[in-house]
Amino acid sequence: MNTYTAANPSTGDAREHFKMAVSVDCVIFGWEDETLKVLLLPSLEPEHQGCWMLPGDTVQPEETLSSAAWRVLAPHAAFSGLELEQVHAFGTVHRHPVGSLVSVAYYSLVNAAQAPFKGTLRWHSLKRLPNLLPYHKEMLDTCYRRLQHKVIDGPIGIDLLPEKFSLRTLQHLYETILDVKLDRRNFRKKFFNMDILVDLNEEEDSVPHRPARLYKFDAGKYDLRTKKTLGF
Amino acid sequence: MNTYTAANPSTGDAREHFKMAVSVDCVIFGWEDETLKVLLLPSLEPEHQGCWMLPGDTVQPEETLSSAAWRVLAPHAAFSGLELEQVHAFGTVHRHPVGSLVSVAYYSLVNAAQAPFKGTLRWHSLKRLPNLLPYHKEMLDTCYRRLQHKVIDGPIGIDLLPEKFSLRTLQHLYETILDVKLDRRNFRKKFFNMDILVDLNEEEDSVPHRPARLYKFDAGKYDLRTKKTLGF
DNA sequence: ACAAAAGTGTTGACGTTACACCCATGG
DNA sequence: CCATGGGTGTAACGTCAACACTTTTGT
Repeated sequence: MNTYTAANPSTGDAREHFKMAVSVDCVIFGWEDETLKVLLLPSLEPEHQGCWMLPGDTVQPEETLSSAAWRVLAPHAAFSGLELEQVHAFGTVHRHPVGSLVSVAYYSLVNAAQAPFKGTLRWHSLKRLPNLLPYHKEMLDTCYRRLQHKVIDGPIGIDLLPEKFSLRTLQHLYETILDVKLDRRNFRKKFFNMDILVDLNEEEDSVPHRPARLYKFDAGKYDLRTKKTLGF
Repeated sequence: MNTYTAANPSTGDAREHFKMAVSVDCVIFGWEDETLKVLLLPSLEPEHQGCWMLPGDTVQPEETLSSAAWRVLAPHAAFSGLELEQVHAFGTVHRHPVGSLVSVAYYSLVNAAQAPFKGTLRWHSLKRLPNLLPYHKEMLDTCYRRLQHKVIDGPIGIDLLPEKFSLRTLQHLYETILDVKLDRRNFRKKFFNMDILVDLNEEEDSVPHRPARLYKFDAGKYDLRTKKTLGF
């Protein structure tokens, strides 16, 4: 068979080509209690007792990759406004005895408090991960790196923080995701210069220290900042 | 069936899941004659007479995605040092009557003069593309965008240019890929500051204008510049 | 002499980093 | 009065964009 035409299954016996399984696996990062978490469920595979896995499912012939990812998360009402982004396709030789599986990883970052789990799904702190299926660990790592890059080249936080929030809270979100300490003054300057914050002229209440001013996002300006540019 | 465990084909009748085809399609950009090209071959599908397509093949059960991409290009000796990078997985509903196909796009950028085509493969200028299979056009566009971003955050050119080259040639490479005009002085500054060029103290010969100085890349320093950093 | 491309510096705007002190609140 | 975190300004530096004239060669 010609190598270059084999990609067209209508050449030869097409059924010979349709022997793979494709799954989507969702790495849903959640922000809750000032902690970065990820959504997992316990594995039922006997050979991986005690392991957890990413929510996912095999892709059905009549759906697209992204709609399969959506379907996996659909039972969770709070995910209705979810933006899933494809990150990478992982292929492993003979992961399963019956044939080969290709897993396409999607990720998102949501407000965990607004996404109550159902079934056996649970939020797990990224800092205290349980054992994962090995290839799921790789997917999670790759998606986490993607998340970190995402955070660097555009603002995040809308949908994650309460409507009114302090700059401390916002900075802590960034520090947690990037896993670094940031300078408070520079962080403030950066955000004020972005011009996406609205000063509510309100203060925190009942905190055991000087109360912080509260802000909200200016949704319109926030969206503008998420557009990418192709400077040289 | 439980949505979340369906990703494990060992649950239930596993064979039910292995009905997909996965292909890799390679978007190989080539630089030759001061032109950016892409490697294509004519489609043999009757319903797409005259269309060209990307070289690709279905993934076999005993290989990984990247090794499948490698295999597709293996007949081309000059590709032996090739760095293929995965870009995106494309899934389409019922692209073929027999079942669904997921195509994983890989890309690379090579010296087209050192990669002579064989069979029906041909280099096509990006500026004068023939008709492509519709989904291949989408893959090409996505990979081209990836290439442009790649060019922005690290140096390219080693392996693409002759060993000795002028800054005009290098700048033209960048201008072609980014599809913009660049300021000559700023471009020079940028590259000299990167400290990856070695001045050969030689000049062009037999050009109908003032001859340009010739440079080569400092391979070691060049490699250092390709490492990414995660600044905030 | 002319055409064609090579080579060269400065300035201003902007973003990033580093860094130290006083302020407001609750306990 | 103490502990905790809130809030503020400035200087050094690097990067980037904009911009014009002189030099060297071949014809």
